[in-house]
Order: sequence, then C-alpha cells, then structure tokens
Amino acid sequence: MGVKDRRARQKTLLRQQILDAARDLLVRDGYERLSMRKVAERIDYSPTAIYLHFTDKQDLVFSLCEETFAKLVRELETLPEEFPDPLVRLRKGLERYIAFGLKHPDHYVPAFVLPPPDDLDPKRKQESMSADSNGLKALACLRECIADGVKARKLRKVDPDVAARAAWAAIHGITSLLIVHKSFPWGDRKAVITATLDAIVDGLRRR
Amino acid sequence: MGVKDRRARQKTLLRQQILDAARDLLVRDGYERLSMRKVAERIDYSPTAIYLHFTDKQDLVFSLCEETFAKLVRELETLPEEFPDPLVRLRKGLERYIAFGLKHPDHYVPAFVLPPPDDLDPKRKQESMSADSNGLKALACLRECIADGVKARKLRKVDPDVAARAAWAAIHGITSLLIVHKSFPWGDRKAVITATLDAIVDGLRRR
DNA sequence: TTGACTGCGTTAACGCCGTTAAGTAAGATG
DNA sequence: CATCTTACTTAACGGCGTTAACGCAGTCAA
Repeated sequence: MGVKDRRARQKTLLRQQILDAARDLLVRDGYERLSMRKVAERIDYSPTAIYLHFTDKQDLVFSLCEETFAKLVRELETLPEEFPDPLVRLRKGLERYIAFGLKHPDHYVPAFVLPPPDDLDPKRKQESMSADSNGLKALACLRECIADGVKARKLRKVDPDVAARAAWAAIHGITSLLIVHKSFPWGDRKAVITATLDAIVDGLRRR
Repeated sequence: MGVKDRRARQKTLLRQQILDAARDLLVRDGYERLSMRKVAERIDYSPTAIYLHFTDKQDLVFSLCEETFAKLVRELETLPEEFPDPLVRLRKGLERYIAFGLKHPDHYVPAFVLPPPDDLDPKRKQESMSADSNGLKALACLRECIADGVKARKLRKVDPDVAARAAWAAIHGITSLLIVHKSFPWGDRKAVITATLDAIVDGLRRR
C-alpha cells in the first residue's frame, strides 16, 4: 500500500511545517503573541487547516514543548555515565534543568508554568499531562539519582519519590520565577540559583 | 468642597463594586474565564466604564491581587510575636505562605505565576512589579526572619537577601505546581510539602 | 471508464475578547 | 442661563479560537 504511505508522509510533512512555523513564532515573539492564524499565514494555509493536524491550540503548543523536552530528557539521561557519583550527578542534573529552562523560556512556560486550561474536562486529562510524559521521564531521572544516592549512603534515607518531587518543585520555583519575573530585584541571580541548589543538595546529604 | 468629596466617594464606591464583581468572577470561574465584559455585565455598566477606574485588565486583576495579598502580608507580619524562635517562625511562615496560595489559587496565579504581560514596555515596569510591592513585603518578612536566625546562631551564616529569595523560590515552586498541575501524580501531597519545607529549613539550619 | 467515496483543504461565519473613539446627558460652575 | 466638566454610553476596530458547510482532487470498485 504505497499510496497510504505517501499520504501519511505528506501529512506528517505538513504537520512538521506547522510545528516549525509555530516554534519560530513562539521563540521569536513569545507565547502571548502566538496565534493559530499567524501560524497559518506563515505556512500559507488557511487557519482551519491546522485543525486537521492538531485538535486545538493547546495540542499544538504542547506538541512543540514535547519536541523540545525530549531534548532535555536526552541531556538528563546521559548524566549517569557522565557523573557516576550520585551527589555530583544530582547537582549537575539540577543545574542542567535550570539552565535548560532559562535557555528555552518559551517552551518551559507553556509546558510547566501555564495552567493546562482544562483540568476539568476529563477527555483531556491524558493530553493535559502530555507535557509531563517527558516531564515524568525527567522526574524519573531525578528519582533514580536520589535513590542511587540513598543506596550509596551519600544521601539520607528519604523516600525517593517524595524527595524527587520536592526537589523538582524547588528548581521549578527558581526557574519559573527567573523567567516570569524578569524585572524582580533578584540581586545576584547566580547566587540565588546556587543557594537554591545548595539547599536542595544539602537538605538531602547525609550528615 | 463637599461636592468633590462626594464625587470622589462615589468614584471609589464604583471602583470597589468593580473589584468585588471581578473577585467574585475570579474566584468562581477562575482566571481563564474572567473578562472585562462579564465584570461590566455583572455590575450593570458598559464594559468601557471600567476603563474610567482601571487602565486595563491587568491593572484590574493586579489590584485585586493587591487586596488579597495585603491579607497575606498581615498574616505574615504577626509571626514574630506569635513565634519568637526564628527557626519555628521560619517554618510556620513558609507553611502559611503555601497554605495561603493553595487557599486562594485564583489570586496567587495571576500575581505570581502568570507572566506580567509587558515586561518589555518600560511604562509598565513599576506597575508590573505592583504585585510585588506586597510580595516584597512578604519577602522582607522572610528576610528578617532569616536574618534573626543567623543573628541567634540558629541558622548558618548566609546572606539573608540571597537565602530569602532562594527560599521563596522553593516554596513558590511547590505552591504553584500544586495549584497549576493539579492532576499530576503527586502521591501524598502533604508529604511533598513537608519534604520541601524540611529541605529549606534543614538547608539553612546550623549544624 | 465511470461513478461513488474519501480526505485535505477552503471560505464564511459564530461568538467571544480587550480596547478606543465619538457622542450624550446630567450636574456643577460662572 | 450658558458653559464646562465629568461619568457614562454606543458603536466599532481588529483580533482571537473554533466550527460548519462546502469543494475538489485522487482513489478505488464496478
């Protein structure tokens, strides 16, 4: 069935075109100014054409984020071989997460900061967590890192699931605030980041 | 000049009416579904009437948040007399902050989570930080609490400004995530909160 | 080859939205 | 009484996400 294949290829091709255009707009103009109509205009299709490939705007934006976060996860998954020591791995991983968020604010914000509009609608529930399917992978990295640390007696005996979520919350806090409240009087940003990391790592370190 | 006074009274009265209606809508339907037109309809004025009292939607929403955060600050400012020991005061203060955010998500989100739309426009700069004029007060509470702890030799010798910002980032992280990603697999939410608090306090405690 | 079917894409429209411009009417001021 | 100020309205602009209805080409069975 070569026909179906070709069709499918065409379809995913346009899908990718949409994603590329949307990413471009997102990165260039920021999330606020992204609109379906502009995306459509950029690829010379009518706005409604997008709906043949994405169920709605959210779906489109989250698909974008998925792409980018796949990159983050890839970066994080190489950590164990790069840094065998769980303690430094933890530190480096957290650093990498923050750096990633600050480098791709327009992906970080829609994926993690903005409310997934319909937490009500049960149909959406799974998609609504779609940003987290990769987010969950990242969390799993963190969890394992902490579990390793506990096993190696370098970290206190904490529940890795709970500790990972708490640590994530903390780095998400600093990441999102630095992105969203740019003009807040942060003082030395790097110092604040370091302090946060110190608190997380020291809070878990065995003593 | 009794006339001017009466006019002014009338004006602030309507202003308050707008605020009340908006708060009602905000709390009832959430931030997403708040619109100037709905606020207007609720108070039986035309939408444009609102613009005589607030420069735009942002101004309105932030004014709302200011009102509410004044309450938070009041709660936080009584801490020193309630809990003289800086360590327990720190803990209780952080707890109170989180509880407040979770109790008033529709105020917390627009004030701290959502990007103040125009960080570009320099005219706005001051207003854009308006949410933080009270936010800054809250931060000042935290700063002083930490400074006290350091002075009392209960906390490590940290820079209170940096440490306060880092601690704020951490509790903002857990607060905002719990609000925004309700359906995330949090497991035991309270355990995650406790773990975060432990990390912050333990990270600062003298050892 | 022809006719029906399928799926991608269109145009037009609905019903929202924030905000602005222009006008109106009532009340204060001289 | 005339004028000016102030509070407010109506109408409209230009945008938005999304849906409904339709067109048209390519595919496939007869």
